[in-house]
Amino acid sequence: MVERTVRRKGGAVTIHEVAHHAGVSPMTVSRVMNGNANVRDVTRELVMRAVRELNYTPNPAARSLAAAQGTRIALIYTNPSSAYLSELLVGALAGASHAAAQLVLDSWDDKSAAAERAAARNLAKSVAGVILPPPLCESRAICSELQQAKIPVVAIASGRFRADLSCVRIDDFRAAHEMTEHLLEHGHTRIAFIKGHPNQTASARRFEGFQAALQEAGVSVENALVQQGYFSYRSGLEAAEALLGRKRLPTAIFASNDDMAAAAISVAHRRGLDVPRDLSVVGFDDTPIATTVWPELTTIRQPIAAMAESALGLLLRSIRQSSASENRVVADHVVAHTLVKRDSVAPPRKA
Amino acid sequence: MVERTVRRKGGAVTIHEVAHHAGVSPMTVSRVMNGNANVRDVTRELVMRAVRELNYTPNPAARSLAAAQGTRIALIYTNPSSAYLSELLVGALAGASHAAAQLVLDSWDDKSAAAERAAARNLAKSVAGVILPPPLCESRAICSELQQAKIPVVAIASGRFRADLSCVRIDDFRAAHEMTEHLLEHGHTRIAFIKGHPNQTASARRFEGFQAALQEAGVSVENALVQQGYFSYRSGLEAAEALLGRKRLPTAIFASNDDMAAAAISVAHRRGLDVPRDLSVVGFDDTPIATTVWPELTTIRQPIAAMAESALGLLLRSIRQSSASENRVVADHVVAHTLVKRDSVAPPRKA
DNA sequence: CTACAAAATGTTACCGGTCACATCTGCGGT
DNA sequence: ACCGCAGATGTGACCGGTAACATTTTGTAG
Repeated sequence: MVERTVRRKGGAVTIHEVAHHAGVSPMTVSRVMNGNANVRDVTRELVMRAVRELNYTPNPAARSLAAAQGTRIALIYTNPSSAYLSELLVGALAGASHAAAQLVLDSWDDKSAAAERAAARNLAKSVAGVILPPPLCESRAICSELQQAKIPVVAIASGRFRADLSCVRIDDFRAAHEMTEHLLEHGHTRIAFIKGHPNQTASARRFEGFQAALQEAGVSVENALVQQGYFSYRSGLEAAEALLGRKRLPTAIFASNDDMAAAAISVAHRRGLDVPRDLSVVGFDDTPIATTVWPELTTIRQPIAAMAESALGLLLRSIRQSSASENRVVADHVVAHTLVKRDSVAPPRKA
Repeated sequence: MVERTVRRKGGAVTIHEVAHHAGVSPMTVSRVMNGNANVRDVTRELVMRAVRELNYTPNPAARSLAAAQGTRIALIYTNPSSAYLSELLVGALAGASHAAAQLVLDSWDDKSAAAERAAARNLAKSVAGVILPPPLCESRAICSELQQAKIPVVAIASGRFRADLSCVRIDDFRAAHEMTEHLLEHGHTRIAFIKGHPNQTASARRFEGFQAALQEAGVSVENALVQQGYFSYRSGLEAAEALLGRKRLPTAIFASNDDMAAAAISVAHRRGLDVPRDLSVVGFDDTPIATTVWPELTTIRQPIAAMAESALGLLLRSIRQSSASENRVVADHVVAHTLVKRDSVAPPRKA
């Protein structure tokens, strides 16, 4: 009675069943599934319906085997915060399993430009595409090498938009602008700023957004209230120490990321200042530390997971296209950020 | 001149080339690659050499297609710390790409036991194996459902060893024991302990290790110096507050994880205590917060990434075996932890 | 030394798609 | 009407492995 179920897995619907159901050949179904070959709209609709009814999902193994187009995509990183990394991975993995791509990971710490070139060239041989989170996406060496190998690349959150590189990011300028307005609305005018690491373009964008908002409100930017930081907790400690050691204290501190904001809170506490009554503190990124410290930080949420997923989608589309036509398009996705209001902001003391 | 390179990718070595090189049939090579069919040692060696010389790697797509044995393995989690999650993912992904398995992720937050059962049953239909990190691995509902579906499961860091479930973990008891000895060696005798969340078996193990080390040293455990915590920063704050609000202060605090240890440091600072001069503080897990706070925490490092990778390996082996024979074996891997000495421990003040 | 079971190896078909190419439409030009 | 061309669809072969079965070799008992 068993027909030919010998080597077949569970309920997996195959392309042949769909084809039969739709009354067309498997090849036509394949064409429809892969977007755009020459298929008549009527036929396409027919196939789509069959796909929907049977709940068909192409078998990734068969697909990549037949197409000889391994869908391995690499995600390389250098010592990011673990929070950032985990969100990145969750997002990328979601995208990968959705599209049945295989994700490979690589950590490239402390490489010289030459080493980066070599690694990139090497990588190019084994994967079909690369996702480049910061700060790697700022490396000219890697990008050029990868592009020379004609491998699609999508950068994440590269501050500056480059005409030759697809990118998924938030609008750092506008986000910082909004956050500054938020502080201004509470009545703050003596707002200190802790800058981010100078090797990341996003840092500059955030500072520009801060400056612009202040200028628009007619508030002058006091140079002494701007400190250089490097995104680390330690650097935040030093910057805050400098800021709160002055005679005229600021009423608010805008740190370029959450780690430095948390450090600022810690320094404030040590100096007997209550947050937010005596000092408002805001951060950027909405990493876990934002909700770990007390009071919880008002911050900007970057949807990193969604960005990674989106990057993966872009990459896969780009891979399929490039295998078809020769021209590559660069995309620039700007995704929405969110201003998360929590407990670290209040009106200034003697407003 | 191009022979038949039409549909072939780059340099990918196929099983046929290896077979030809070794002078055997592809099937024999396949048998060798898959471990243990009946192959003569001489032949095996022959094949292995060819594999090495040609640097052959089986094509995962072809393999899973032919075997109709999709190697999708699921990793499900509930709101773990992002640090933990990212290490977990890095490790699992490393293992997956190494073995050419596909990893799928799922977050099961706030599910009732019934919902867990349903989700598990559902999951069982689409994946070949499951990795279960804490605290999910403590759920009877999930485990039983998955086992009923005959899906291999590997738990990570499930404190209690269960005869019916493979597990990769560290020896929490011994780790806590070592840490306690470390404090004793510095001359501490009034050592406070902040317990972990009672729903995790590892918490109990850590406390037991602490108690045992104290007893062996002839130091009595003072009940007032043991506080219940819940692994969160907040709970650590409260526990430390209780501990440091007493008249006779402890000279050291052993927190069951880093978050609570960091909280303890924060409380100490707020009370004007210098760490480690006035108070030593140690944590557990070596999460990023351990190196974020100042002073950096002495703690126990759990090689989570390695554990995840190992879990994946176990799982894949288990999957292949179970498809061959019917009996399933349960394994219990105990991996080595490390005592990481940093700056939060010093001899007690007036020793 | 033969016979025969068990072990080692080879053969064939097939997994589920996609490629190159063959075939079949419909349409306009002359 | 006829031809031709381009777009839409179908036809086999094939991607790189592995399950099942066929075949050969090996070990060994009679």
